[in-house]
Amino acid sequence: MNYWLFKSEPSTWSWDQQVQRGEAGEEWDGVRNYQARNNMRLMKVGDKGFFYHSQSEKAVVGVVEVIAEAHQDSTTDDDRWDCVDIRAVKALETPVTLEMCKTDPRLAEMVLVKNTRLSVQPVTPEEWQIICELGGIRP
DNA sequence: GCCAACGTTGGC
DNA sequence: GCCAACGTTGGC
Repeated sequence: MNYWLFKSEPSTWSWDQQVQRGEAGEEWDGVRNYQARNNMRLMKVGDKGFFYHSQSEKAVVGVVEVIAEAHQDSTTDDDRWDCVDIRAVKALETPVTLEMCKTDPRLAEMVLVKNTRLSVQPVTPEEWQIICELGGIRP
């Protein structure tokens, strides 16, 4: 199983909205970046991801699970753009802020820290473990 | 609100 | 195929 991180502006699509979708989950649509899309194409059902709020909050706030592999993004007819479906699994007890990630030397190599603009990115098993610990949940 | 970093587009 | 111009993202 692989781990990922999904970035969203809370004003566009928030963790609360994701939670309200429940088991049905939601398309991760609107991605118009090849690297991000390629990452989604690599995802398998059952892969886990972090849900990250950009802009004002700048923190990992929840855990999601991939429930459908890459398919056409329904918000465009352009067949270059795919997206996966994800559902909320659980919230972190404590949000893990970008600042915490930057401060922790074990997370210094995270894509979140190194490539701030990539909206869908891979997370290593080690990073997954550490952020779960910092967030107060079981991995 | 500004600006740095980065990705994309289009002219040559 | 290169590179300048431009647009967008996201942290500060």
